Amino acid sequence: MPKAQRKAQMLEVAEAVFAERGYLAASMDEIAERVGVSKPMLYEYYGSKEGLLIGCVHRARTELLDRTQRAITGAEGPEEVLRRGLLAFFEFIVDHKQAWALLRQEAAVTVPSAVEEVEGIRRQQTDLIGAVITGLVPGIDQVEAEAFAEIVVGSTERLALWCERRPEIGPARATDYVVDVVWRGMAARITPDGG
Amino acid sequence: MPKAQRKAQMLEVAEAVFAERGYLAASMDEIAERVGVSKPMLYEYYGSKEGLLIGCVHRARTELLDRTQRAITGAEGPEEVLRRGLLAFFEFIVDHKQAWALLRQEAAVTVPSAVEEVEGIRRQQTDLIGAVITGLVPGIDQVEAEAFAEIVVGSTERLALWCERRPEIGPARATDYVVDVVWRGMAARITPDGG
DNA sequence: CCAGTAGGTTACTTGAAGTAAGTTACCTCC
DNA sequence: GGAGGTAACTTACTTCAAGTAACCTACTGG
Repeated sequence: MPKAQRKAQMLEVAEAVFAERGYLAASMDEIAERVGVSKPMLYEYYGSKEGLLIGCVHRARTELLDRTQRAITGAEGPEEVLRRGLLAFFEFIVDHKQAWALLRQEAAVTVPSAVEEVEGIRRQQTDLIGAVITGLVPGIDQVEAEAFAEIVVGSTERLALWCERRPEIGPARATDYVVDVVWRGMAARITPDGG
Repeated sequence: MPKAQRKAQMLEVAEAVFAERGYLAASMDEIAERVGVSKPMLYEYYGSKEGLLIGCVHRARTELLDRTQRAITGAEGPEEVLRRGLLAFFEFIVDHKQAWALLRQEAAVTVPSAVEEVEGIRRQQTDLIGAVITGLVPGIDQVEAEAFAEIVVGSTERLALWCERRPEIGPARATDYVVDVVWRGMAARITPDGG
């Protein structure tokens, strides 16, 4: 099997095993076995257990950014941007329960590099949102824009988890909550007329 | 040394070592050595490495709840409750940088039980906030109250982290941001006059 | 047919979690 | 005041998983 394909397959399996067992309890032997390959191959391609984890996180991160950006292009008006971005995120979660469990629970896990990588996902989202806000309200204080972005990301992440406990709340409704509460609060601050 | 005192000392040291090295890289041997005791004593009192971690988390959780509840008693009006609670949280973080790093980065780490314990902290906070909201607006939809509580907790947690990257933002200002954005957004929904 | 290399394996070392069995010293009760 | 029980502690081990060294195999180009 060609290297690229094997690497992709390893990420797939690793994501599943990490999500199932947790990072610590997951063993490289099990991952290797389920891939149908021997352990040194994992080390050949990813260097370490941590490297494999980071590979998983990185893959999820890339896809999330991709989907979010595609979702918000073409939106009309700030509320629409926020709404579409949020929806893309909530849908990403539904489609990638495994990856998401991994990100939230496992990746914050090891030595600094993995923490950095996960935190990088959130940074990526806050940067995107911060840029959108700054674009919409050019005169806004930079620190304030950052704070808003953090609030959006924090609310959203938490609501995503809450949705798992309450299956009747889907992406659409979760999006509504964030838009209704956070957007109105923000709008009241950044526009004279309250949004 | 009496058992209770030794146990407390172990938590103290463990928290520091976990925060310094990360949960994985922290070794029971090092913790034992820094406590000035041999490894089996740790196992005698906490059962496992994970048990020790959970002990740390539990301790932090208890203290956080304690401080928050003390902070909000005697507050006048809903906004004051929110404001005081938030301030208590942000101050807790400043006072407990180590514990906080542990909670956010490390505890979400291991087998399910630790995840549960950490998630329990957030549940504790959302329950408290949910109860406050329901108390303030008796007719509110229960699901909506929950969603608001999640939004408050998510925003706050994220802003706390953001504060670490921006030392010039202290607890007071972070509190302002959450109150200004989230409270106004909520108020617009739960009261007819928008605040 | 030979050589080089991509993709792979077996069998090992190392290091940390967890444990069994024993030791010290204090405190109590006859 | 000595026997005995128990709380606090240690040494010396086992086990299990991460990581590695050294070797193998089959295909491809000359």
